[in-house]
Amino acid sequence: MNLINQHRVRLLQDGKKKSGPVIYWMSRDQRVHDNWALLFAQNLTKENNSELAVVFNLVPDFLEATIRQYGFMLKGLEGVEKELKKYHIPFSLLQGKPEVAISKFINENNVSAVVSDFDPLKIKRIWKRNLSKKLNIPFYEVDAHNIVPCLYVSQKVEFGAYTIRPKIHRLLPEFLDEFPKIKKMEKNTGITFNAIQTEWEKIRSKLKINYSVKEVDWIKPGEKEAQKALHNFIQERLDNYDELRNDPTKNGQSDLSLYLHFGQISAQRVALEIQKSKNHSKSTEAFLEELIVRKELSDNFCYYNQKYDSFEGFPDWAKKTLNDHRKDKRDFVYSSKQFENAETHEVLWNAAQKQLVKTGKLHGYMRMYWAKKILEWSKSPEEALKISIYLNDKYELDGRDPNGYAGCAWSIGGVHDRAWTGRPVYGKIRYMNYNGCKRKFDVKGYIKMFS
DNA sequence: ATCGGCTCGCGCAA
DNA sequence: TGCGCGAAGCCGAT
Repeated sequence: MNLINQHRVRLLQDGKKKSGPVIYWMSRDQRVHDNWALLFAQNLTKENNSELAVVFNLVPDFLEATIRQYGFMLKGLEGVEKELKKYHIPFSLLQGKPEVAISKFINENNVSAVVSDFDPLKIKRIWKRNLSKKLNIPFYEVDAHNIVPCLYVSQKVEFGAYTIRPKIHRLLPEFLDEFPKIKKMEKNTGITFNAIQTEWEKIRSKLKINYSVKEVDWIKPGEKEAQKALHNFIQERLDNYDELRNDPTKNGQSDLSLYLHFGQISAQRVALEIQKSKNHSKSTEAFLEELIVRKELSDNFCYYNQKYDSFEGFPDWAKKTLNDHRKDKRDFVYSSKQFENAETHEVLWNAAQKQLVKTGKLHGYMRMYWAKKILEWSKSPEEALKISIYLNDKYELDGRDPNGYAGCAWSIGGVHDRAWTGRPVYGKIRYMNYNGCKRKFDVKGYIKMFS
């Protein structure tokens, strides 16, 4: 009966078994279909023939967040509410501190069990810990984001892609399976949830967030749009992925990372569809490597290295070499504001910053270059990391993602990388420069696109 | 165009 | 204990 691999599931907090509705506290995986956490919650309802509800908790004063990110997320959630209705599953949008808002909901509705999804970030773990303390019912966590569950594939910080890769590949046959379908719940069973009637527009306008970073219109939010984007990518761009993905002047990337970040599509669904496309090329291989290995490595980094957003989280060789070069003369030193306003001496870097600010998505290759230069032109590696994370989280639509933290740490702190020839400022951290860009793509064309 | 060296440390073979 | 090799590179020699 239970079709869900138990290695995806962890009991965060045990409690009294009782009857009453089961809730899925949706957080990282904001979709109805292909969602192991929702499926697990639905399975739990079968034991007592209980009802099922989905709640999402909005933290309304996430100060560094912007309407660009919240707007995208809220529109996606609006779709979730609509889609859930087809399955007779009520959806509630709660607001406030999770341990307050969710425990209130639990008490008011006599909830019998809580299910949430997995997230390696510190803040999410704190939320769960605080909620656990207030509960006396079972509280489960299901890894609905990774194909091979993060906690199962490895129990320690992995040193690089090459150390986690064999572990993932060994387990893929067990975990890369087809999803069961979500089932319709019984209608009108008597219990009515006092769900907040979701007035999306009103909620949108009353958040205590940054409204100055504007929403973007080149990508449409939501689970349905994500599916379209996936099929569009498979049909139009997968074949040339390997050749074009590192050229920021070409439309060669999948553009799925934003949907993946908000959980509007599942990585497992993407992998399954790519496999079904029967296109076993170098491109498929390269894409699956990024989708699976690199993404799971980021989760591993953030979960097992709680210093994932600070200098302290860098590997020893990198800390040593950066320390040795602390006093090196910098040719240019810019402040956070100067970086933010794209006011460096280098037109290429400024174009990258403008792409980030304008579109909410800096091209993958340029993201590396962009962060490397922040290291080169900041007064210290700590400052560089701080600036890159600040700008990434503020302007990237998928800011605050483990991929972002891992990316900044890779660029500035040698995380998951190796030592290279020493040079000023960088020490043995891998160096990238303008000439490399010139070798790889039409720099002038790129600059033209974003200035 | 292509190649080796740069340089560190993990994981595995022995 | 030794050895191969790694998330995206750079540079100079050929």
